[in-house]
Amino acid sequence: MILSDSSQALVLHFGEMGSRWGFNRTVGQILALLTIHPEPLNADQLAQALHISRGNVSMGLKELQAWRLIERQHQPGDRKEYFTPAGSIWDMARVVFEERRKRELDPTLTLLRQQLLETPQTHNETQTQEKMQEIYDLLEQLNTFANALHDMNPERLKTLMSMGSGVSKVLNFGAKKKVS
Amino acid sequence: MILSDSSQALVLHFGEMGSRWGFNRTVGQILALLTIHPEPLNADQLAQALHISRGNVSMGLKELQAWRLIERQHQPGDRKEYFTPAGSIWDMARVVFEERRKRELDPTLTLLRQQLLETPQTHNETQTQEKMQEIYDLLEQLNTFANALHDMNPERLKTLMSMGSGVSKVLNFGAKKKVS
DNA sequence: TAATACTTTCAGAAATTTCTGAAAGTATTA
DNA sequence: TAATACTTTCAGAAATTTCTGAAAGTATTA
Repeated sequence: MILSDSSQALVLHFGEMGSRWGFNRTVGQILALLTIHPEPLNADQLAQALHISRGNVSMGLKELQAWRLIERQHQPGDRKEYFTPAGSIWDMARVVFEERRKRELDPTLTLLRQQLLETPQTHNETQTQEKMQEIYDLLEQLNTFANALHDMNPERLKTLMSMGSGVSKVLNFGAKKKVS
Repeated sequence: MILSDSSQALVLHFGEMGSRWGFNRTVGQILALLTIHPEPLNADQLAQALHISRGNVSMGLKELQAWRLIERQHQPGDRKEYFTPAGSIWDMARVVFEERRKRELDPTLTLLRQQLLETPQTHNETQTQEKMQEIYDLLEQLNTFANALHDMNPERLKTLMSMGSGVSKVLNFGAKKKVS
């Protein structure tokens, strides 16, 4: 397995971006390679192509399966396990989006909800709670919005995204309609 | 400077979440403390309250200023520099959102644009380019959408978010309108 | 100008994350 | 059942990130 310059560049880049997107370098590289490679790949092929140890590949694949981004496949007559992306690019984006929503918003919402149940004992604590309420309201609304996006079917989502700046206009109309 | 249990909990939590949101533990803690504390704080107060070194506070403050999340202030008759959040909670969310869009999408869009300019030499490379085009289209649309959100004024954004699941309905209307 | 009161920098230490590769585990074939 | 062909686990090594605190830098006051 030898990668073209172009594939190589993409794989390395996804490795670097991995940590920004929620996984580590190796996981990013494995995901990129499985995504652009037309055929399913096995763990040995991945280790060889990416120059990483067999054990590391195993851990990376485990994580990508936990994210539900890749799937195991068996090739007839071959005892090895092969892997492919679990869906289209759009499906993968939705999975990453939802997982990140969970990791980045849910824990904080839970904490704030707890803190807001406490009865403030001093003037200072009252002020603190007011700030927390503000943060809570913001995150709660972000969360609702993210869920609304996530619950759309891919087609509608695609349409929405492709509207680009037209979104603002449409939303404005919607808002007025809602208010009136 | 002694923190209430409630403030303490929030500060520690923001420290833990920091890395998910794009900064490190200390930076997260400093931001949380400045946000919920009603008065501006100086570097010594932050170091003491968070039990971290003075140098670390200095680096954290520098980073938060680079993000434009906090501002320096001077108290009359005091030589120390004091810090407060640079805007409302909503302003801060917008800044973080935009910064993350830049860091998480722009570099990949740039790379893909470059790769797509190359002329594929083999059948394999053609297939790879097709995949890259798919990824590019998705990220490009995500990017346009993120920009549309970002360019809205906070009021409209707030209205939109508060519509919750109603968003889907309104967007659907918009989509139909666009298509017809 | 010198002394004072602050802030910033940065080399190395500490903490954390990632990775390797040998050993253990599992499933298939002979 | 034993041998073979794979996969997973995990202790410790390597790499990376974060943090400390002393030294250097800067601005204000005497």
